[in-house]
Amino acid sequence: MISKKTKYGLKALIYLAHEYDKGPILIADLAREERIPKKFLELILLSLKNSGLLLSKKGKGGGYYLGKSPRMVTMGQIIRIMEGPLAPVPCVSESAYERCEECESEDSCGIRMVMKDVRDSMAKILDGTTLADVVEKIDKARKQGKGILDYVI
Amino acid sequence: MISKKTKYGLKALIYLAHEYDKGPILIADLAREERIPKKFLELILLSLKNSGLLLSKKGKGGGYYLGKSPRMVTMGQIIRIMEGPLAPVPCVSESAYERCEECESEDSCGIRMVMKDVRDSMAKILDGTTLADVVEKIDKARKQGKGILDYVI
DNA sequence: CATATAGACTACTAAGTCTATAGACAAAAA
DNA sequence: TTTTTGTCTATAGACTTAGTAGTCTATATG
Repeated sequence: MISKKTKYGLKALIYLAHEYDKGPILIADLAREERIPKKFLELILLSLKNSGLLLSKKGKGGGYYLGKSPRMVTMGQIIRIMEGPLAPVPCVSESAYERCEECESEDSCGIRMVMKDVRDSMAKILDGTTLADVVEKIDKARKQGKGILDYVI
Repeated sequence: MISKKTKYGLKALIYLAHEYDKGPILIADLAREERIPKKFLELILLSLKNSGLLLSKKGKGGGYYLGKSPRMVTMGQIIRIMEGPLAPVPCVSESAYERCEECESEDSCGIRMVMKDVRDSMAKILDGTTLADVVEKIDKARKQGKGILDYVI
C-alpha cells in the first residue's frame, strides 16, 4: 500500500498534468478540487518541487506547475521519489540495491527470485506509464460516460 | 518494501516447505539456519500458526511444521496474511476493498486504473507461485552451482 | 513604496508500526 | 518430576504517518 502522502502527490501531479497549459495552479484550488488537506498538500508540493518535478511562482498569479512535459514524467519516477524503491526487497532493487545480511547466497534465494519477477512487472507498468498517458486514460473514461454520473445526479 | 517480519516469515515457511517430510523443526534450528533473531521468530511462527499456515508440537521432538502441502500454499496467501493486501491502493484490492473517500468517481480515477494493473500483475505472480514452486527453484539453482560457492570456499 | 497574495520553511504532535527483548507460563515426553 | 519446547504478555526505543500551526519571504500591482 502506498501512503496517503504518495496518493495525494500523485493526484496533484495528475491534476497539474491535466492543466499543463493553464499556468500556475493555486495550492488552495488543488486542495479543494482533489479534497486534500491544504496544509498537508503544501508540504507535499514543496517536496515535489525540491525533487525537481514541480516549479512554483510566488505572489499574485502564482502557484504550482509541472517542471517538465507530462510526456516526460513516469509514474515510476514519482513513486520512487515519494515512496522509495519499487522493489519488495532491497536485494532486487535497481535504484537502491542492498544485499540482505541474513542471506547466504543471493543466487539461490527463493524470495529473491520471486520478488525479482514482481519488481520487474511493476516497473514495466509504472515506468511505462507517463502522466500524459494517465491524463489520456482519464479523459477517455470520462468521455465514455464513466464517472459522468457524479455530475448528472 | 515488505517488512523484515514478512521476510523472516517467508524464509521460515520456505525452509519448512523444504523440510516438509522431516517432522517438526525446532525454532532454534530455524533461527540459526536462517539467521533470524530467535525471540522475534517465535512471535512470527506463532502468528503464522494462529492464521492456519503452521502447526506445532510441544515438548521433546516438538517444533513447527507446515499445516498443509507446499503445493497448496501460495506466496500471495502468505504475503496477504503477513503484510496485508497486495493492492497499492485500497480501491483496487480484491481481498480488502475500500472506497477512497477523497475520490469523486472511481471509474475515471487515473491512479486507480494504473494501480489496478499493478495489483493484477503482482497477484498473477504471487498467487501463481506455491511454496513447492519456490523450493523447486531453489533446488534447481543450487544444482546449477549457483550459491554452491558458499560451501566450497 | 505599500499591501495583498501566494508559496517556503520550521516546529510540533498524536497515533501507530517496526524490530525486537524479557520473562513467566503451559504442555508433553522421558 | 524434570527437561524440553512452544505460548503468551508486556515493554521499549526508533521510526513513520498524517497531519496542524505559525512565521517568514518573494512578488505583482496600484
